[in-house]
Amino acid sequence: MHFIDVILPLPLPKLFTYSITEAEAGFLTPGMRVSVPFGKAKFYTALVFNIHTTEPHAYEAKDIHQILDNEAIVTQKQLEHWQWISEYYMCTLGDVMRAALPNAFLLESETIITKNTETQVNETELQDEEFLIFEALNHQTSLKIQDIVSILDKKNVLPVIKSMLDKRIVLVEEEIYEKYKPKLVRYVKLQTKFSSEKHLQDLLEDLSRAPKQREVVLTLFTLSAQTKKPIKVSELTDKSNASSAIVKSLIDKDILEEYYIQTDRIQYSGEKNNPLKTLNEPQKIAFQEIKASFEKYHITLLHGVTSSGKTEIYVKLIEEVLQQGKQVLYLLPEIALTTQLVNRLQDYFGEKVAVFHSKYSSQERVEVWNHLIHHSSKAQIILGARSSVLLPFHDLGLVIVDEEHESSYKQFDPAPRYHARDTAIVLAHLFQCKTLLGSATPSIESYYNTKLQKYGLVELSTRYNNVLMPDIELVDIKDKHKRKRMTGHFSDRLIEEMTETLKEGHQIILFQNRRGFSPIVECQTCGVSPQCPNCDVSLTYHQYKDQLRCHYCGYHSVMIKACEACGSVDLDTKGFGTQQVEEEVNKLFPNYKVARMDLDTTRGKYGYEKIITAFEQQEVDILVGTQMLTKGLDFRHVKLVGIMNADNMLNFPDFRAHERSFQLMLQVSGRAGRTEKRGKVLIQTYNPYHKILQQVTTNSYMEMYEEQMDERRNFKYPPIYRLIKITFKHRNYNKVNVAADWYAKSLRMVFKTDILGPEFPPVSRIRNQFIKHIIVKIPPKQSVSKTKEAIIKINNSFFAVKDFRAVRVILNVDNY
DNA sequence: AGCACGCCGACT
DNA sequence: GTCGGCGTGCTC
Repeated sequence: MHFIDVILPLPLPKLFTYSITEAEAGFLTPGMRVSVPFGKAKFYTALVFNIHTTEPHAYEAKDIHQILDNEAIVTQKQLEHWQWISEYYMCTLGDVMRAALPNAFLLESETIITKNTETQVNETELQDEEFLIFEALNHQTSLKIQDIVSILDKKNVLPVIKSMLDKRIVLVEEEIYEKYKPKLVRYVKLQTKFSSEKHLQDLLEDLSRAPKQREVVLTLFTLSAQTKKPIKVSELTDKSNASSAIVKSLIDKDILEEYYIQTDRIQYSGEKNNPLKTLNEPQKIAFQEIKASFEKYHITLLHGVTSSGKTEIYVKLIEEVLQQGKQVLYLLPEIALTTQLVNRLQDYFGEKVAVFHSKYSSQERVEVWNHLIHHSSKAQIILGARSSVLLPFHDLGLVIVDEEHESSYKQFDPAPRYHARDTAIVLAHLFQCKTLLGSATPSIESYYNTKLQKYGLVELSTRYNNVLMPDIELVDIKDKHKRKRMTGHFSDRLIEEMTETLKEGHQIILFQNRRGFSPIVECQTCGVSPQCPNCDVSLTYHQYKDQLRCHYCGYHSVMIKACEACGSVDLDTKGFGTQQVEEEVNKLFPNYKVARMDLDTTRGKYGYEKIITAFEQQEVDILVGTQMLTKGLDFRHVKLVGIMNADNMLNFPDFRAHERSFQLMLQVSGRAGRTEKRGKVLIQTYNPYHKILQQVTTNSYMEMYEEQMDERRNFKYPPIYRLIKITFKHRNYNKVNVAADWYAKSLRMVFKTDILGPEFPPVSRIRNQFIKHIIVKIPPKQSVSKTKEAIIKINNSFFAVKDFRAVRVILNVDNY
């Protein structure tokens, strides 16, 4: 008797046991995929977790359906890593599996309906719907569930199918299909019979009356003589100016022969590796300090000011690790993964660099995954965003987490709600290798860890080429308003500086924080503004489509002509986003080119790149944008950075608002004057005496850190205390309230203090679901794992209550 | 998660 | 009377 425990890609807490034959037991290893029947009729892709001979006693294990792999596609190390993630972030192994595996690895089964040819069907006895399906099957050999839904034009078609199955009119089967398809490229060559000069001559003779075809054969001949490589059909049609129809007719005539070669979807086309740049003095010192720090600590934080050349140091470290034949994981936040940086690394390391991020298709991800599983030389350096910590490394030698402070490293929805930085540190630990965290504005928790001597610390405080830090000036717009020195949202100072910068032929970046400052419509007569029907928010106005949109659920409608409450046509748009800034700039500087970079303008795979390139090429003078602007962009000609309004980020209701604002403003400022003369930064604010703004102008990280730490200590926040956020969601307002209260009461019985809430968030209803939060604060002396155990216990008894079972509960560990 | 079963209101 | 709404329970 042999059994396997498998992980199913579902949010179910347990592993499931299936029975296998002795031969299968000899073949299977943990990490291989099998397809298994689960529930009524569906097949799922499951991952073998372990193999054993203990028969389950409470039920009879089903047989597996089939084995899907010849070798493990998930390594033992990954399985260990996944277990840590599922325990630490309080989610199921299935959740982790779904996040880790490229979609194409998860085969799906689909119900296929075919005609039962063994039954003589009396058409007159069929009901209308049955007849429709029967008719359709006379034209098509098989139908999918979705096809029948559209034929019958109703949602629930299963009863009809079931009755037809009972009457033996149709057959039903589950078809499993592989989602990953290797990319095949079509090549052509001359049939071997024409390989000799003589035969070729004859052929050209024969084709003299088909000049187009003759031309193609000639081109093919010259091309293969030149390159000695296989010739792609696309290449041939390009070079000979022929259509693919002509090639096809040559193939039909047995003159050409077509064949296919499997290729990678992502290909690096560059030729040779450039030598590494030599480090300047400060970089050399930092490099040595990092190496020394690695002797003492597993993790080291590199605190280097913007454009101090951290990347060059990383490159040096990567090179050393590659020489030991080990792999490197280089993590970056999604938005910082620009072509600029990818190209730079590929210049040094060529095709050893593999890139991995969310804009890759599932198929492309499978290719990267396979390179790693097969220890291909193409995947020695993985340059990737958050999810690349879940890839199948086999011999990791170094992990680099750049822009370590970035909040986008934390996944919020769906589970697993992991933080890529912390998950990467655990990954490095599994491989017994070092982790380097890098940032110009380290997160408070990482800096705190250096103070606790958990991490080493290396400081790099000179900018590359000794460029000066930009000069940061605060502009009091309250005062400017009073003195009527404002034009729209622009102060006279900002306009002054902009005019001068443009005159000198330099570029400008204007930064407008997205959060909370989207334009809403308000009736001037009664003050009512249109609300989303599904969420508890005002709709925002999008000018380019003249639409009202909800940012939470995607609801949209055309812009209203009159107030829906009082009928007044006196409507006003309030708040201002990047769009308004762009318009105002257009009015102020009509002779200069303005571009905008935000979620709206960067949709699509290359939307982002287009804008960046245009700006780099100086086709654009002024770039208006959000957060996206802050990361990793190395613009040579930017002299002025304007922050339109610093207050909205400072006033954000979150314990990290101040830390985030500091980081954001310094990062944006860092875009100014990177190689030219000293850059200038103007920050417009209603409150120039705000401590954070003062600290930004003087670039005093330490001061900010100390002060924030005091606050965190006083108000019991991370990194002193740890947080777990518990979210409740349900359509029914009362149910959420009662459920959350019950939960909070149970928590308070165990923990007495340090339970916050339940409270409604600022947006208390999204997609017709009411939301309530509880926050559990874990004091430094309290065990984090014990706390989680207690929460799981409470959670279990919560779901034992019938009334609560429909309430969605989301556990979010380290929700910051 | 996905699906079946079962119970209840609103339509041909 | 049926269709379809969703609460409940279960999946090796």
